Amino acid sequence: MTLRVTNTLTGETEPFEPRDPDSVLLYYCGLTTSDPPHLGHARGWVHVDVMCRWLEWLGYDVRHVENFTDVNEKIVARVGEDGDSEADVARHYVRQVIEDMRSLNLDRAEVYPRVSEHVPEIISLVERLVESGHAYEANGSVYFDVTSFEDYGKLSNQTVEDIEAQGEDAESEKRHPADFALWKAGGVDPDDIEEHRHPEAAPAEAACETAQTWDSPWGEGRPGWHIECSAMSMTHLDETIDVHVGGQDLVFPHHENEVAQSEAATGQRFADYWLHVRLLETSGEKMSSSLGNFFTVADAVEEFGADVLRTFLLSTAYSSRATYSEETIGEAEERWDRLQRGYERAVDACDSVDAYAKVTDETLREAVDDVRVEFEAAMNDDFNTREATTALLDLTSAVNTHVDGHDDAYDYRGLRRAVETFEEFGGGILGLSFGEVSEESDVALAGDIVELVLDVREQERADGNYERADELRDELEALGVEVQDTDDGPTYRF
RNA sequence: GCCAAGGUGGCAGAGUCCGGCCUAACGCAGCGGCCUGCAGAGCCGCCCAUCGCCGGUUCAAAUCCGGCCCUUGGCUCCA
Repeated sequence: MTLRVTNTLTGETEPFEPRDPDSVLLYYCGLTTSDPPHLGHARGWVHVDVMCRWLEWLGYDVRHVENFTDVNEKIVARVGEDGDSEADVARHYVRQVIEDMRSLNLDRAEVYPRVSEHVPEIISLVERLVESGHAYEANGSVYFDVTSFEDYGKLSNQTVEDIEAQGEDAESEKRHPADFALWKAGGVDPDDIEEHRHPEAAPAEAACETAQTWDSPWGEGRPGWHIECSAMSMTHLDETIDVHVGGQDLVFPHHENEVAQSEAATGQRFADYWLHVRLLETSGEKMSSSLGNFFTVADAVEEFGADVLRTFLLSTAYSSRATYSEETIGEAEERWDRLQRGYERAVDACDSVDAYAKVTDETLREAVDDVRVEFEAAMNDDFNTREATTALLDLTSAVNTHVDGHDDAYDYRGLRRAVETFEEFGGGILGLSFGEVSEESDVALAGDIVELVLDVREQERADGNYERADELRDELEALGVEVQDTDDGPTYRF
């Protein structure tokens, strides 16, 4: 069974075959560090994280690069709020992004390159384009000449004529309306940041004075938006890479322009597979900073925790859109709880002495094997994380049925295999925290105290003081401890 | 207008590439039963879908073809 992915370039789901059969070069278009990251960004991160984990599981050595756009008008617009200069504001948000990523249990990318640190590479790429006749200078700015690149439009399936019909900037120094800036002369114009400014930000004039500029063969200026990704992808990976991932809102113009400028410069394919993460929506429209309908990653982690969030973000495949609502996040919460209970139940059953009874439950063993096959098939089918999660939910059912039906005499090997599957797939691939129960001493102490309270409660129950027993249970619940009475006495979880 | 992706039960969402095991998965919500002092969890069972509309191809279509309606995203701020 081999991995198949949906490639925007061809519009088809095709077998995944990296250039080097042992490794994968993957670039993810990261964000512009001008706002706190929201759940929509987190959806992209988590899916890319799972893609990388799965590629590694398949045996590939994955080189994952994810950029930060730290030079941008929108960042300048924040000067005075989150920093005293463009560079300062960018640093502030880079730190925030890294922190948010960590809180979501993401594996780190190999490199997080920043635009501000790659200006020499950007300049030399622009020079290459000018020299080869694909770009031209005008008043200190440099533009890419779309008519010089025959395949322009192949990613977004448009033609230069289509695009020309849409554009209408009259004052332009560009030769063609679809031409785009590789290098922009001068600093930042206060008019350009006006629409992004918050009332409490510094005055536009003052903010623009802090904008970074660099010397170039065309005079002082700033890099254009699209060229950075080409330069950084080539610098940290190669001129041709295997996978380029990004949000679907980037297909045009950003990715289209990346393809054009990169391929025009090198004469080679820029990326073989273009994967686009569909957007997170809330009440019928996409979640975005500019629409202001977002939930920040930090707030969401605080409120729901990383596991619920990951379960939610993975509850539809990356290639399908997702809906955020109280209901959908609530469902994710229930799913994660169910998975976790199933896992804990399997672990507890394995730990019980009766697990050594010689019991073999073929139904359980077959179910576990089926789950493994289903999970693998789901992931290989264009990283279908929803189906993969469903397989794990089936595993939970199998464990519950077995434990319920074999009171005390368990199939140790079957359960062990189930536990391993939860850890390997749920933990290792989906990044959920199975088996990572904290051993910290304060947690252990809290556990001891809970048991003490439960002992008291058992006494009250034995004496028939149910009212008091229920009070204790309610109070524990208020503290975040869930109590369950079972045949073998009470159990609890935090 | 142009490009792209979608329209499946109360919600959410697989399945559509490669037509038949789809009398449509998993989960949430709801109902009944077992268990329980009660609750929760779990288990068993039930409820809710002629798969946007109309035609066509076929022995057979949610799945293929054509037309139409609607929604969402992009069309130089955007994951």
